[in-house]
Amino acid sequence: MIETLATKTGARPVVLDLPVDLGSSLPTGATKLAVEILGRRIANDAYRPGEVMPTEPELAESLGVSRTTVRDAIKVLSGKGMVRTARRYGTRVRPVEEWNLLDADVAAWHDPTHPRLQVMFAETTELRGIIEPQAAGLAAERATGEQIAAIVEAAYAMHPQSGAVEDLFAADCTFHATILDATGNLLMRQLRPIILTMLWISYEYGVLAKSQEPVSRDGHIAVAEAIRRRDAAGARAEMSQMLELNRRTAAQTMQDGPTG
Amino acid sequence: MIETLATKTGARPVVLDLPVDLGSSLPTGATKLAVEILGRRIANDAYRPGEVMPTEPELAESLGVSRTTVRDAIKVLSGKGMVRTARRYGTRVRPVEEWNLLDADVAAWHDPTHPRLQVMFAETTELRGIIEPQAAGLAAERATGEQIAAIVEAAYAMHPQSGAVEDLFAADCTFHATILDATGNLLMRQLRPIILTMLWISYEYGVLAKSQEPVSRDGHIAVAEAIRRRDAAGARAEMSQMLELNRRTAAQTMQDGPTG
DNA sequence: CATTTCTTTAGATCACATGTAAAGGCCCGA
DNA sequence: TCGGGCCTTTACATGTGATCTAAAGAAATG
Repeated sequence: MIETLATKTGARPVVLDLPVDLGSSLPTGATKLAVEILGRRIANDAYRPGEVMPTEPELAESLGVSRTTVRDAIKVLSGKGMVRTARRYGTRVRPVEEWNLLDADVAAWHDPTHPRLQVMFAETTELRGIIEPQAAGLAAERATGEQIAAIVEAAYAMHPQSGAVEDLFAADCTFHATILDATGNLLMRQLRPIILTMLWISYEYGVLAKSQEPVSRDGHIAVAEAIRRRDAAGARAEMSQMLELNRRTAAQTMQDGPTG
Repeated sequence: MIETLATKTGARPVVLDLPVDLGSSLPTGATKLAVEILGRRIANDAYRPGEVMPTEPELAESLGVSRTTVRDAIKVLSGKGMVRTARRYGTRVRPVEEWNLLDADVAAWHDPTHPRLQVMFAETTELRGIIEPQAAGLAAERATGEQIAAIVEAAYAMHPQSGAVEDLFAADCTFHATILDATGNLLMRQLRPIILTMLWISYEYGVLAKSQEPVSRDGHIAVAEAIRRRDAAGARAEMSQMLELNRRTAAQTMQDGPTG
């Protein structure tokens, strides 16, 4: 059954594991698989917004699971804003604007070649350009000693030559996630999933592999050092600059498609 | 049963209806009520983080619904990051940091006197101070004619003397929501729920009732006019100023507690 | 005898099956 | 055009077995 389900999802192999918990909180087992299958289908336009999905018995039949499991799966998707259900109305895909795009799963379910993913990447980049510099500024003012240490360590750990891509990626995740945490603002923390997911996507696209690393590492270090010396304005400026550089590199690289 | 459930939720009467759909996408009927009851209990510390909630049969018994309904409700709460379930582990409340605080329900479930609500209000205000000025700037560059018209109309509609608080509130919601939409960035739109919810809370606290209206209206108009003349820098500055004023008024007012 | 480690068991959710209730469109007739 | 029955589809209820984990208990060890 695993093979069957894996085939049905069309899941590509996951290259990198996120070093931090995104709080996905999905169920495990059959329901999780059903959620992924249906989520991927919706994300990749197998069912389009406004369209009525097959009925519960039909989905149960075609997925080889019980109606209960289908219902549970649909409920999860409903919680992410992807579908709406009602009696006699059926289960319909909601317009993309209603989707919980900050959810890591929703982004990750898209095929790497899906145009929407690039749109989302661009929009995330725009949002990051607004949020992260200010977050770095707040972190410079409020970060605890431990947080500063973690940020600095992560920045210096980004040796492109020294290790595997996984280590770079882990350090990058820690860097950005810790800065968001260090603002002490829990709402900032809510942006972690989408930021880390986009980070993951950009790694999959090989953004970091294309000779950007030394510059990127210097940028990270500049931000970290500004935070260490409690220089809010400096942290903001350095983060801005780093993100702009990253944006340009990403825009160039993503045209070529994924390398993973 | 309605009475019973209403009593059990401890729900306070809702004073204002949001003029826009927050996309709550909660199920309707018994499950919705069960979600609200349990959600309110968790939000108001009836069950504390780390604590094990009653078992499914116990909750079904005490709520007067079936196990299925309880399970569905818990699944919704799980999707909002408020609880985690596992076999033998029980259903436990997750730490507040994991909660989906951008979710309108999570915020709205808090009792008006709950200290966390004031923290969330402060954090939302901080986030708004970062996001909304930039959003106004983007809106100035990208808004469609219709959106500009809606923003301008909403701003001028904020006549404090002319009508009921409901109308003011509706105009305020339209104003902020449309600006976020006008950025054309779907991720910005995801911030609508929490912003509108906090707007709602501030109205409940009577922030607008305390002689702030004329100034606030002028601020809204200034932003709207800047957007109309495609003055991004002006829109940013005016929005910044307006939010800062709002922040100060809110901080002062919320000490007195809700008026509704 | 105290302490650590291993094993067992109880208890809770998960997954599934199936049946009934209710609600919301759809169609037909007036 | 509008109103009232159908009929489809999800919502809710209940029962059963499987599975997993945390904690209690047993055994081995210092």
